[in-house]
Amino acid sequence: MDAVQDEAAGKRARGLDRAFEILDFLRQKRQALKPNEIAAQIGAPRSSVYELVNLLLSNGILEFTGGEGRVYLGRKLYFLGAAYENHFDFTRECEAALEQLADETRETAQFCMLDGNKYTVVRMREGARPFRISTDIGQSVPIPWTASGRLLVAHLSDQDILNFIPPQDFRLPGGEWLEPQTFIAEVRQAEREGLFTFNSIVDSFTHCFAVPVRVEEGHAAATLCLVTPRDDGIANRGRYLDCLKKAAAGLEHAPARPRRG
Amino acid sequence: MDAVQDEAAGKRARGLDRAFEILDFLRQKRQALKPNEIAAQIGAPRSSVYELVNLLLSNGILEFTGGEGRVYLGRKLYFLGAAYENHFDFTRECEAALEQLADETRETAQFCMLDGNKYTVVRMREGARPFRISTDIGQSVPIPWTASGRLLVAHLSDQDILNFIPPQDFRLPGGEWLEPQTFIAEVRQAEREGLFTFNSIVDSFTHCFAVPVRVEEGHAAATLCLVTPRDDGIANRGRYLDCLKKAAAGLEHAPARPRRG
DNA sequence: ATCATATGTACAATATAGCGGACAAAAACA
DNA sequence: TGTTTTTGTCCGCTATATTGTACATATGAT
Repeated sequence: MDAVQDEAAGKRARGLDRAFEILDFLRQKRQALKPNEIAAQIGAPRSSVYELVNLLLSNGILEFTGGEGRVYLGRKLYFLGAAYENHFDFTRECEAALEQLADETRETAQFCMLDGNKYTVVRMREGARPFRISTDIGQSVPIPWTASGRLLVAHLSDQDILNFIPPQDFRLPGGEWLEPQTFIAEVRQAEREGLFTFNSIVDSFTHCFAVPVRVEEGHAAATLCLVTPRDDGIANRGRYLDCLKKAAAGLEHAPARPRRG
Repeated sequence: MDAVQDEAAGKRARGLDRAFEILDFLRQKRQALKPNEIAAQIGAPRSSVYELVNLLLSNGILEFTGGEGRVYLGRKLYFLGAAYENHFDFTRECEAALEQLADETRETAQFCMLDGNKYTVVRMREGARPFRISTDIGQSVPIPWTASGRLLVAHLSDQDILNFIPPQDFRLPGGEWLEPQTFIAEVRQAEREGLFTFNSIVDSFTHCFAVPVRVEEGHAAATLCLVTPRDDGIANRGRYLDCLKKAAAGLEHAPARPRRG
């Protein structure tokens, strides 16, 4: 429920937490690293990291790759992730929805979810424009920086939102401070309207459209987004939103469902 | 390196190992389970399992699903697995190879790897026959039961093979005992010939073809397989093997390579 | 050559994680 | 109704996992 980890300083960390901290760090870096580098960059004791890395290696959770004793995420994680994907079988419908969006709008279409208390792009279909707009799949981005973020936390109470999002994430990439109350007001607006659009605050040339993909309980488990050049986005606003809503409706008809093994 | 886990009885298990034992168990079961059920079925102390499950839940490694407090693999694992897949980008080429095999042979084609000390089908393309032959993706199968198994351990010494494969895995599904020395002889034969084929020992009506997908170091990191009805397989043996070798060669030209993030 | 840094290993101290067992509520069953 | 099984929580004991420190080697800078 909550995302505590380094509650207080000076305490011993639990092996499990450290282990997943290492895995998350490698995912974020997206490259193989030496145990030493990992220890230094996540601020963990070297001896602990060496011990954990060796444990994870022997379990297939990590693998040697890139030489020089560097390690990266291992095959076992792929298998576990595939099992998740197979259970909550959103992949097929998701690709179809992105395909449809790309066809209809020629813009970059994304399927986004929360990863813990961050936002992340799970799948993407690049647009057909000469200058394509794209982002990195799987990178963790502060929730307040994104249009989708407004929708993905809309099921929480105001207080829960503030508890959920790390305070420093309200500091925007340009350095400006986004007042949490302003953000919450936008969340409530997005909730009422069932959509959120704005000129991206991560860059200066894109406009973002986001609509929720709702599950039975009614909250947004994911979002479908379009990322467009500002002028195109504003010119085609109505049509793009219609496309998004249609695609999202298609996804909701075939919601994440268990599948026989 | 080694696959020790429950080396001796009466010892305390390490949290990390227990945790991944739980994850693997859920993957194998392919369904959400209550912590209590998990504890009972993997033979772990209930209090430990409850503690670990709660930890994993709070990390997003496990998720509540299926009601009644049942848990299954979580979204975080999907993200980590996707990062692995993105780094070792075999997916695209792999799908292409399977597509090609399915087109050329109309038989069920599989891409297989080791998962720890078991064999597993990573990706599959079902054949175009009226009665399709298929297996479950991601299920762990004893290495000696499969044609691919002969190739996947061929880089090990005889002794390492015996250390690597759990002794009980030489007990075939029908109950017969496969003499390890016989298995090793078949491994060496497969290594020399660069292929292995046999009438499946898992069922009574299929013939299996396997060829290695080699990486730089020269050992088989994976295999490509065809699973065919026995008569068809024997009738088309030469052609099928040619198709497999061609597809494997295509995969090796684009070996698992890191990709810029 | 000397010094500094990066990398991996070894080990002992102690905070604590894993475990067994007690307890209780709920569900299943008779 | 009473009885048994299932499920989840709580708590104290102690084996041990985490950690700081020291050591060893390789690499690079001056």
